[in-house]
Amino acid sequence: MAEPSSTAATAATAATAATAATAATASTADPPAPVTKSWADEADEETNNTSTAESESSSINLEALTIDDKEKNSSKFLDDPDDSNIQAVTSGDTPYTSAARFEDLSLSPELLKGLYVEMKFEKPSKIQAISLPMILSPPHRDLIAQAHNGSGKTTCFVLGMLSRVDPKVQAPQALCVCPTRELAIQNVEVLRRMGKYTGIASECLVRLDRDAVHVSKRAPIMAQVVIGTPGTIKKFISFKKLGTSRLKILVFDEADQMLAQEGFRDDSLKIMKDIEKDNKKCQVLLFSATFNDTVKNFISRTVKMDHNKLFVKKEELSLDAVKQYKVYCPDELAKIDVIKDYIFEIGENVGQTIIFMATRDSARLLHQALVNLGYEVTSIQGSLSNEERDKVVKEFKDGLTQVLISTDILARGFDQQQVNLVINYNLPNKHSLRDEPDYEVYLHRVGRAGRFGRKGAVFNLICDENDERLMSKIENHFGTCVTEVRAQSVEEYKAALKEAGLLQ
DNA sequence: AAAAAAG
Repeated sequence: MAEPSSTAATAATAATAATAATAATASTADPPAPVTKSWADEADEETNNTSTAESESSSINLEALTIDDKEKNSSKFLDDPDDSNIQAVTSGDTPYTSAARFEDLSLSPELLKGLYVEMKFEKPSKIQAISLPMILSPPHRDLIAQAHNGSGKTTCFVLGMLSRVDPKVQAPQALCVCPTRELAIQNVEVLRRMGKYTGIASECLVRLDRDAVHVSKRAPIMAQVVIGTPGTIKKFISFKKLGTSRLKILVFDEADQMLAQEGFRDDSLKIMKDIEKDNKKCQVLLFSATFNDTVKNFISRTVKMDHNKLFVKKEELSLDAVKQYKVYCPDELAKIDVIKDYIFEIGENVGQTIIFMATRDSARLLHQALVNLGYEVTSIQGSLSNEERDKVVKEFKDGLTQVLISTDILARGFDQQQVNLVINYNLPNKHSLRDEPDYEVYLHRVGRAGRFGRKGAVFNLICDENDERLMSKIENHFGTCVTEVRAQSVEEYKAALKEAGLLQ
């Protein structure tokens, strides 16, 4: 199946390039849109306590956002009962109209062409329809936005950056901070594709190679959009190679991790403060699939008082499209047997697989063990060199490798549509508490499968009481049932994958 | 006890 890879998802796969191209040039009435897939962008009840931070906030329903659906009765978008559950809290009295079409967003023709021709998008996904008007219309309020994995968050902020930047001004006007090198590179690639016809320049600021020119000897950045990781961005700002005075928009991808105490909080706050020094009105966008209550609380005090926000209920985040299984293994060593004897036996035909590991060493060792047994697998973890990391990711994205062993370096944001199977070799747990799961990491790992609303499956390998405790806590937290697979025959696994919709 | 970035 020939499909565009590494794109943020929208509901628009079905569009052919031909019809999309016509739509890009003619802003006349669109043909009736096909039925939109439901993206499980869902409701939230938890936001009632967070809205106390701003007394003038008004909570609005999606129905209230739909003003002209009589005219666009072809669009089931905002009326779809499964799909009308994002909780939007807007600040002040600025009215926002959900964008049923990209044409509703006053985008430049060049940007529309990028969306239709290069990205082959047809119309905004749920989160895009709601968040883009908030991002793009004055007074450009800060935004905290949560949306389901694979629902098109990247497009929201990439489009926001491309749209707000003035291509005639040769200075950084949009900055995006990401937790990993891989995610920064992926986001830049999306931005370059989407902005292909705009003439907007971009620069990716990630850890430099040892033999690279030192920052102090570099020319200042002229590119309008800069995407990178915290350390390198801080470095460029402190060496005055990244000017902050012209920045109009600052994005934190995986914002909960970027602003978590145990994450990148210090770096992120430093970057925010550096920008504030000479720039009072830079719009801040915070995007993630997950915001636990602690970080949500901190974040709402970090952004400007009059921010907008979009939240999803945690029970609704667990992916209906991805079927979750648990496999009881007698001991740690038996996990390798489960992988080679069962999962590899049937996994070849179901697309690509990512195996998540707890540590760099265990990733390296499992890789070695499987290679010694004659299996073709690759692995990635933070102790590899830049070149090795880039090579492993590229090979996987190009479909040259089928099985990738990874630490949580790829747990968030990594977008490869052909990944249908995720193996949790270990369940993720909080670093301080061995018997407390890291629900956010679990959700992000699971979200590597089932991109774009596709089918997917997760096998959680379980071998002791602690694993069982973690598993049941995860089930409770997301309100989902994780089905047991007995590690006794290939047939059991086949049945599981059939049930998940991955096998006929 | 760890992963991530980066020093």
